[in-house]
Amino acid sequence: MEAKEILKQHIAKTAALTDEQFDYVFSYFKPLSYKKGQVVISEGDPVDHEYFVISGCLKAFYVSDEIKMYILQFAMPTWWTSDYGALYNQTKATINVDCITDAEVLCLSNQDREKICSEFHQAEHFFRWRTNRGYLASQKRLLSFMNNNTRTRYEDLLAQYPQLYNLVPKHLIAAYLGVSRETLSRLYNTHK
Amino acid sequence: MEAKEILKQHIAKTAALTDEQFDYVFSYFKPLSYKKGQVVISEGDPVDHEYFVISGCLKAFYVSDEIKMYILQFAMPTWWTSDYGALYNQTKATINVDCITDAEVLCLSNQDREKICSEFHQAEHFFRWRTNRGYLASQKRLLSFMNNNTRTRYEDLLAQYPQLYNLVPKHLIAAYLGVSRETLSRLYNTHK
DNA sequence: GTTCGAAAGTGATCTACATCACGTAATGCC
DNA sequence: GGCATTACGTGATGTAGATCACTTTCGAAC
Repeated sequence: MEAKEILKQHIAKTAALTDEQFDYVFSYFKPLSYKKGQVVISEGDPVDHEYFVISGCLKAFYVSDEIKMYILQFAMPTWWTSDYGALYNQTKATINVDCITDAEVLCLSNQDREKICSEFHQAEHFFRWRTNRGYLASQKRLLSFMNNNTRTRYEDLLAQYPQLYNLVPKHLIAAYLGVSRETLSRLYNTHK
Repeated sequence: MEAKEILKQHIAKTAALTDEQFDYVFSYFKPLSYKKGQVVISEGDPVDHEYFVISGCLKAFYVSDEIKMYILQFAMPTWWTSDYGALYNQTKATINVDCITDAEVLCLSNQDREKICSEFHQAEHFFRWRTNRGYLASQKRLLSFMNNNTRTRYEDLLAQYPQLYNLVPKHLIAAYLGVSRETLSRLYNTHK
């Protein structure tokens, strides 16, 4: 399925746009292809776009003290990613985004999103619900962080996204779980 | 300032409603008064409303194993609170909400919010931005959890909300930080 | 195939925090 | 006022996970 159709079906789940309206909305999206390892957003950059993933896997991450990496999100197909803090507040990026695998994305500027939202009530509706889902996911993850130990969080992650196990290196999974790679390694090599 | 004016100014920051439109929107909000300790949402309840805080302080929290409490949010004036997972998905509450102090709130049903959003594009705009801010705050807190130690998180919390120190008991602050009350106690009684 | 850098496994040690246990101060209630 | 309940302080001990150091495996480039 091509990018346009993927986005169309994604939006159709929460908002009713006519074909003409969708075509118009789609005209603001720019398709981009990235190679594995390519950087999309780098700390310190101005951030003007958000990205809708068509294929591949990206990661959004924060780096503290130029050493430790914390992964906020693995962005899989039909997910959106960016440094939303910087995007909405028009500040420099504090979050990095790069590609774990080759990836195709659709790119939308902050300005164009706001334009579309003001022109179509249904587009505003869509973006409200999209953010909503993100908010609930983030809250759920926060709770899981406070309440569960590393083993449980690891098992939950793989239960929800089994493909991650083979798709991304283990040290990135550790960076998502917020533990050291050594701890993660010991975790799945000692039974129970 | 009365409740109506507080909500009006709150909305006016992100959405342009005429006085007539606001009056109509406001007619869907129901003012409620709670006493300290009163329960607003209890685990297992159906959740049909969200709450805009006018005065006082509420907490939204999860209880695991009927023992440990984790506070997701201290809801202060002009904040919104509810079990949003249950509210949007029309499921039973897994989050509890109750009052730390006497409180006045404005109460809005899920159904009425959606009605208002579909009737006024600007209302949809407002709720998109509200959720957006919540999403960014949640993400920021998640990062702080992964990256900072307890002392730093405690200091950040008090720097952001100094009034909390005298307003809420220390064991609730511990439940927000995700540490035991003993650890928090030792933290601010040993210097550095 | 050989080489090299990144990823991953593993042992030893250290530390922040949990948990348990108990004592004390503050607060509400009859 | 007296009593109970809740909040808070503090010591002793246990443990999950961090950190450091080193080895092994793997995958990509030549």
